[in-house]
Amino acid sequence: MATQSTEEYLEAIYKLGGEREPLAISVLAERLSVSSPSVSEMARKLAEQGLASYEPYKGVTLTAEGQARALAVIRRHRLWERFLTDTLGFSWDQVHDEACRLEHVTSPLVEERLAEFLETPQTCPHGHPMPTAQGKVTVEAARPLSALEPGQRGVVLWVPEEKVEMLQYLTALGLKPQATVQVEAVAPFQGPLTVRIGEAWHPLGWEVASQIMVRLL
Amino acid sequence: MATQSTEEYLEAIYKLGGEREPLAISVLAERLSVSSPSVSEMARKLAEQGLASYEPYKGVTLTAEGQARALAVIRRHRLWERFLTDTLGFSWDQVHDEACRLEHVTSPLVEERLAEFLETPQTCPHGHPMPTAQGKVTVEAARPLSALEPGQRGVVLWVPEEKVEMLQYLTALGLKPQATVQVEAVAPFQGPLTVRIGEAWHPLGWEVASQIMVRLL
DNA sequence: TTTTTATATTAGGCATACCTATTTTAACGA
DNA sequence: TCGTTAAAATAGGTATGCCTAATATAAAAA
Ligand SMILES: [Mn+2]
Ligand SMILES: [Mn+2]
Ligand SMILES: [Mn+2]
Ligand SMILES: [Mn+2]
Repeated sequence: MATQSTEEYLEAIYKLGGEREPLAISVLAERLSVSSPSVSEMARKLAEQGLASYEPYKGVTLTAEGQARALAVIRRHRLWERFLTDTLGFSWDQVHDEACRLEHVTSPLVEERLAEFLETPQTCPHGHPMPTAQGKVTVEAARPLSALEPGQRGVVLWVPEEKVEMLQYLTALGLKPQATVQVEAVAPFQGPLTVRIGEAWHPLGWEVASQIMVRLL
Repeated sequence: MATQSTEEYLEAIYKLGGEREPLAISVLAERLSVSSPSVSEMARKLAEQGLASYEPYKGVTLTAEGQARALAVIRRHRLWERFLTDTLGFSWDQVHDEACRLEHVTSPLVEERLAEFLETPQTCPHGHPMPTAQGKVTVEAARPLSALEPGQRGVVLWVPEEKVEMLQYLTALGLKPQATVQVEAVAPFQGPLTVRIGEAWHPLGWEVASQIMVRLL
């Protein structure tokens, strides 16, 4: 079985795009808060186990098997997040860390029953899509809120899930999945946007807006 | 924080009576399926951390702090068992191993919300008492079914929780917590009992009967 | 009291998953 | 083309939690 650490690497590689193209060691090291020698070493081990291909000085890429494992972990993570918010009443800024531990100790059987109990949710509380039990995931076409022109409207699809303070800020704004948002103005040079959420107008930093993914209406 | 392994040791020491009197290294090694040098080493480490007192060649005993930690782990274990049976529909023979992993990744906050969601259960599915969030546990006076005289009746209080095949057998017999059982006959020399459960008579090996704890009626 | 035996400890290793310090590589600009 | 530089690899080390083999202890039997 893959260790907890292995699963953490697989998940991170997948989320950083290493399921498509070689991912740099330093990027992974930054994300996982470990040194790059640690990542080099693990990259070699993942390759030995057939979960990744690794070319020194090139980067690391998941194999089909590695992708499947990564998606299984991500599915468990998102199912637990739904459980924690929907069933236990946690707020969406509290659930990532808890789910990050639970995801590694969840058997396929518990995963299956949990999904049934939750009525087969299609997204996590942050709007990210739920991989299927068969290891498929459908990612809806999306663009960052910061890419909208003044006057355009969008529906929020998903938001970053690991940034506690940002999630609390987004809660205050009402910027959550399914919310409709209209861009009123965009200041130049990646400056702040003015957005309408429901009946209220809010200034919104470009950095934040670029992390809110929306579907254009 | 205590590691998963540390928690496993604390739990085992507690359950084997090491919260009261020194527990032999070999007994712990047998229970945890590890070598006795591994146990000696961990006993020393637990003592260093103030979780146990350890006298070489004497045995290991939990400190007050060690007991509190053990009971916290046991509480989480039993809460997860209830969740798995009551909410996800698992049978009582499937839940021990799952709970044994979940118990180590459960924050106090999740523990609290889970207990609320389950409506503050007083026992696990096998009838063992639920320690309180404050680290207290009340163990009802009980005797093994094998200690009953012919003609005496009892209510099942708890059964062993880790033995999958035995739990399946007990399910077939209807021997579960709250069930009423009457001893009809006891063969000598720790021989089989004949017991009435509901309307049915069953022969029951002494070894099994000695592990079913009952309250005399 | 001495010997035997069961139990426990010590000694020495191994795998995992980290680390820092050092060396190597590859890419880029002069 | 040749240095410079940033990124990544290697070398060597640590803590945890296991292991087996050898040794020591304590209790029981002779
Ligand atoms: Mn995780
Ligand atoms: Mn999420
Ligand atoms: Mn456990
Ligand atoms: Mn139980």
